[in-house]
Amino acid sequence: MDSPSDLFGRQSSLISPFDPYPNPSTALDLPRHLTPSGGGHGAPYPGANPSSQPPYPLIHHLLQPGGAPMRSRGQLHLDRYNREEERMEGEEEEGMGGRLVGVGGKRLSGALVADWSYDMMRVKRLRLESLVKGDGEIGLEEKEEEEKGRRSAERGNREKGREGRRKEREELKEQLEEARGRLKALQEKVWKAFGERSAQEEERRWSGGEPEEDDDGDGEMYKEEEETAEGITEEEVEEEVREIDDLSLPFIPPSPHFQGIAKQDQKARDHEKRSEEQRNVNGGGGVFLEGVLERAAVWMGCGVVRGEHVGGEQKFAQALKQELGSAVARVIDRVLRLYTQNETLPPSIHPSTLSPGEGGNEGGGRGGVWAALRERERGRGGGSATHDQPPLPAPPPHPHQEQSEALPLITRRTDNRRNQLLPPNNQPNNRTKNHLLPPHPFPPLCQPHPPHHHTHPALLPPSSHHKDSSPFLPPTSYPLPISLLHYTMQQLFTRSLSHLHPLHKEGIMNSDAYMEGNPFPPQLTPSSSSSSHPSFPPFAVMDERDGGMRGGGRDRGMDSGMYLGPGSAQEGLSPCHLKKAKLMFFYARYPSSNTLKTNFPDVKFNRCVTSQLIKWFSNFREFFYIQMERFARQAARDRLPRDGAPCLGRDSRETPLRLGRDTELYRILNMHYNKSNDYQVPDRFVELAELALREFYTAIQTGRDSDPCWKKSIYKIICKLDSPVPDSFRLPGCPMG
DNA sequence: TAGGGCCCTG
DNA sequence: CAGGGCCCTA
Repeated sequence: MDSPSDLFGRQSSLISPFDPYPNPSTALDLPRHLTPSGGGHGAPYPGANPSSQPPYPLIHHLLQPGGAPMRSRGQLHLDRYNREEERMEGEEEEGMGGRLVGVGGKRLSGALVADWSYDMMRVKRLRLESLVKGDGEIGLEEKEEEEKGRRSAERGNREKGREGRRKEREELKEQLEEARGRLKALQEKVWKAFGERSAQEEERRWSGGEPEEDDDGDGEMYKEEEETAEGITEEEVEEEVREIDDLSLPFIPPSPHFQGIAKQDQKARDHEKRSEEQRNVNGGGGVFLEGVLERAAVWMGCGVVRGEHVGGEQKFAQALKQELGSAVARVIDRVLRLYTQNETLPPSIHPSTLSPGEGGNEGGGRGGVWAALRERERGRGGGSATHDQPPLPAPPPHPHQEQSEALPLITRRTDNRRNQLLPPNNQPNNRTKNHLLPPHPFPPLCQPHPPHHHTHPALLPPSSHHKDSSPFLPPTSYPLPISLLHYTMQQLFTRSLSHLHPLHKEGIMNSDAYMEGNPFPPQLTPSSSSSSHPSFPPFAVMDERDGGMRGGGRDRGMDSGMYLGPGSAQEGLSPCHLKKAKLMFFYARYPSSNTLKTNFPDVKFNRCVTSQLIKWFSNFREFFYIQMERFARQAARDRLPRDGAPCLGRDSRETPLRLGRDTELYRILNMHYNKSNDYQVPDRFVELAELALREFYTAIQTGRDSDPCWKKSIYKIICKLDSPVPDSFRLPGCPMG
């Protein structure tokens, strides 16, 4: 888990903010890595090589609100000053024939030299600060020039005695002091915000001795920050400026705080004292920055303030994502509560389990679904050593226990079972859809499909074919958080869409996870259990006029997993309704609206639902006729019996084709209308299909197919051959054959 | 004119 | 499987 403090701490461990980058190319290249986009906030530093100007958009964003006034005055003046200085330097370079500034100039008085030297340092510092806040760009060449200029000024060989210049310096001094004060206040705010956020961790850092990950001087930085808040002496300014110059750190602002970073290796502070000071800071500071972006900015800002520019953007992005993620997780939880309170969601996704207690996603915003997703992603990607836990052959928990753990499991760190379910790079490619299903304590009333369809046999318990034997997914196939979230959102969407167009709902419900083989449709509620429904006898005797009742062992009368009981007819159609409609097609190719209403008692019919059902049957017919024509044409072309359909021989006058149950055409039809193959195709349908095939064949043989309306006659024949739909279809749920 | 069906397309 | 266009019919 990437807590903010973790991010903070890791920054210093991953980043070497004090790398002096003695190699100019390194110093130039590194900042560009920070902002691949190039950045370009503000005007380039005057005189600097644009290609070597590392932008600092992050600190710019961080400091701009509070530092805007400072920039509005001091920054502009400094820019002007810098430009003036550049101009002067250029002039002097022309005169001197070299780049060194002030070398060989008029001698100044000692006091003036010292004053100028001091001013130069302060101006430099201010310039660097301004760069960080505003343009945030500085080049190494510029840095070198500055260093040379400083040395030359210290030697007093430069003539800088003009009166106007002096006035300007004084003016700049005042501005500098003002800017310093504002910077100090801003830094206090930033650090207070940070300290308030992670006071405990910082306390641990300070008082617990060595930092956990970063032993490169975080504490020193804090110390330096406190010094900043307390105020600094001019000697420190000088010293720090000198240090940063020596370190050739062109991008480290020379403020006392920034410079403290650079000298952290040289100072050994008393940890107890720091702890006290930190406590004071934390205690006295209010929360200055609230909100996701602000906090993320603070984290990043801290990193930048500490000179950790390398990878700063990534850290910022991480922080941002983390906060956004936690916010989204909180929203999800709240929405779940709003939508599912006192409702009959499967317990596995009930809000109480989604966010156990208030500690889940509330407040901290570090747990919850989103955190689980992050955890999972982390674990999936190979994960760290701490997350790589061997798969546990632990016995599956009780279903209720599992469901109660379903979401606490999410909020936990990497979970054993999760690893077991999803070993990194060891997942079965054809992970069945059942993996996407949430745990459910209630048996899916929809008959699970035979293993050979979508579910690996190993994933189905041997008893899965028996209605009273809890045909659940094996515990090892319990869902993953991502799936659970998906399922949860589907639930929410389904509920939200319950007032919308059923056709639209269907589009959602037709999503992969809810199609074939999903025993947990969105509409499923515990009360829909067949055994609990008064009008739904679990051992209902089916009407077996034509088909049905197949594999006598299966005494389950109804595949009702998708259905609510009467009185709670649902709006819209479920995938199981589709399945049932397909089975109905075995009997009725052209069902009337009344027939549909009769056989879908658990559906609240309206115009849209009726139209959808009619459309379904239209599609069924289309597929049916397409197959008939296809095989008829094939037979006519070959003039041979196809796919095992025996030629009727000589005594067959005009119908050489037969449709046996062992033919390819039959297999295709059965696969389409009875995909799970758990319903015995009625003989009457086979006969009808055979008749249709013959009609198509003869029409093709006789050349009637040249008529654009040649199929209509066949349609007329077929539509008259509808059979009565068995009574078993009048009950809610899918009839079992 | 609304409902239903076919056809085509995505 | 859904959507839309077109046609037919009661």
